Amino acid sequence: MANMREIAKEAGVGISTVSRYINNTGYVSERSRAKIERVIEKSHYKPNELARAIFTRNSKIIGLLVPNISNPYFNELALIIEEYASEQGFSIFLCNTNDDFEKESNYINVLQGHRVAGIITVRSQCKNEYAAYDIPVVSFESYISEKIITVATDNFTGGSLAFNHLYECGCRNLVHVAGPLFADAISERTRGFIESAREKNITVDLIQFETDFQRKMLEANIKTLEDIEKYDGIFVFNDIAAATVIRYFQQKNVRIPEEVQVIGFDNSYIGEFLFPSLTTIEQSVQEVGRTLVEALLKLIKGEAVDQKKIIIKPNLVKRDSTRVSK
Amino acid sequence: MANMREIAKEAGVGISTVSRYINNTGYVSERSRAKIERVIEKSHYKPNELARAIFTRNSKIIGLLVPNISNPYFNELALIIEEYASEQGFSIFLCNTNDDFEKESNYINVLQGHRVAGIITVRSQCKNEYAAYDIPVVSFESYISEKIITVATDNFTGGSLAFNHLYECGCRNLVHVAGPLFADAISERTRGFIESAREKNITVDLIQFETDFQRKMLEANIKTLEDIEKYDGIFVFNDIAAATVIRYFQQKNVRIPEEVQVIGFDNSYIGEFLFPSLTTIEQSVQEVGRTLVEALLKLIKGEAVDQKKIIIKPNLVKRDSTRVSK
DNA sequence: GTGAAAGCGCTAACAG
DNA sequence: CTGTTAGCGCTTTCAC
Repeated sequence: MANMREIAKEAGVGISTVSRYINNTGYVSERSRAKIERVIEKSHYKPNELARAIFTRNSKIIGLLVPNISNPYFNELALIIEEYASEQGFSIFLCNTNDDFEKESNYINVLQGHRVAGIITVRSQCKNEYAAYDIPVVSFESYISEKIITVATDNFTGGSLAFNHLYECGCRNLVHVAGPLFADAISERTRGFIESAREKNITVDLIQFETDFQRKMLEANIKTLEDIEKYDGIFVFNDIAAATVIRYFQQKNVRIPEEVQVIGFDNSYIGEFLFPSLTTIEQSVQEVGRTLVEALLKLIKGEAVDQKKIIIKPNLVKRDSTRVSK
Repeated sequence: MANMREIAKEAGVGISTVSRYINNTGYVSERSRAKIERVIEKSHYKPNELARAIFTRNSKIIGLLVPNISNPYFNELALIIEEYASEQGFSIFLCNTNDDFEKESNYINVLQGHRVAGIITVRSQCKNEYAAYDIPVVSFESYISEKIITVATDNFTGGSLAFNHLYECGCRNLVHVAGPLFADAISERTRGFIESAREKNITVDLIQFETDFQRKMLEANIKTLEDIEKYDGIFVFNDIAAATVIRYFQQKNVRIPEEVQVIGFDNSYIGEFLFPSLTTIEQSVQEVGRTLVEALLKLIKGEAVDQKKIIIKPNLVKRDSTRVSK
């Protein structure tokens, strides 16, 4: 692929004229314009963004770190982020961290090396790894440091909503399927659920899932569900895990919501496809995605972001896996 | 962030010594080594990959174009591609084309501008747009040109398998939910299904879906399903669309597989979460992902790839949305 | 072993 | 309006 100097020579103009033409910065006569246009056209020339970025000191790329792009909530989030970002001329550099500290911190280095304009990180496990650099970072779910903006659902309230709903639906014998312990956001859901239960003098049994990766869940965690049908209400830490739980019940011919009621968390699209469709606590993926991108873009543009902690309000989405008693 | 020259000065060595140290190319004395190491350590220096790439003439980045990352098959594919690629030191630049020609061709330019090492494109609608550049490209599903490697399932056979299975399950009154017409791969499924039916003197009714994006499907295409319960067997062009169809049946209280049997295509993870779980034609996402990356990596390394067309064998995955009659 | 210097492709003054 | 020139941060000869 040709470079700018070649284009200039071929068009019989100076290199900076070509630059001005391309960037629309400064005057270029009609004659030069026409000549340049022709040469670029036939040579399929595209300015090298790498060389460009070396100047502007960063590329128009946003690094997106998610645990696992095949989690429905995360991929819908990625879709939305990509949509907003591309409207603003930014592209997405996708990183699956696999919930693995090493992989995440390695990717931080890679992104740093590529001088990305900013990073959106989801359910991060790294702290100093981000602090060490001066790239704008916005974090969803995990709190990283004072300087880094956190966007998070009010997970405590979310857990509380989940409890209240199950309670209203008549459940008194509850179990909570809790998620990976390293994730603050997920632990908060657990706390909110349990504390609300305590207020009503109800104790909650716990089952621990170590991961929310489809394949691994199906293989490993299913055995922890053994006696789960002795409960009448279950709160699962997210929708995809809830899907696994529901699937398990189907296999065991346990009827939902007649015998057990189930509530998830996220309101990802998978909930609508389950049978019965999943009652869940929504953290609006639209809102989260937009908030994340907007905050990051501000940071990138050097504008101040007043709040260091942006809270998303959770709310109940009632479907068929629970039923109001009476 | 510091640059190499500053590191060199700080360490009291020449810039090229630092370069040699970092790239492990050529000798560096123990003394210099130690000094450089210290300076890099405390300054969090990361070499600028952009500047580097300007030399090597491309970055270690692979562009991935998919219609929609929230389609379960595509996001699982993306996960696998990212996994393989990152093992080889490549990262992923994610592009959602939205099945939109403009957006795809625009992204091709962006990727080109960033001098990505290669492109994996899924269900592409562009042709010349790729041919114009000399970046390695591997295409999944769509045939682009003679020069560009195509990886595709034998979709015709897949459609045929789908028919044969429904036939064996006793279905005689068939309808096919066909997908977007611009996608060759999807049309082939239709052809395979219909031709096999014709051999048995069975005619197949057709319903057309214009998209396979969850949200759009639910809103728009559902009305085309109106009279669908008059059939006893349905072949849907992919799993996520089949999920929509199944959901529709649930709402109408039509029993699967007792009243209608359903078969999908892809074997994406969503199939296992549906109720009843979805019988489908698998195009192994593992195999597809690996094949795609391997072929692209060969191209990137300048190795020859013997086959321009790599065929993936489809096969039946029997679950609960169909039943063998008898 | 090591540093100076040229150059990758581009941008941004700055004279003319 | 336009071309020359000096970098951006890095790699890579090539003398010392």
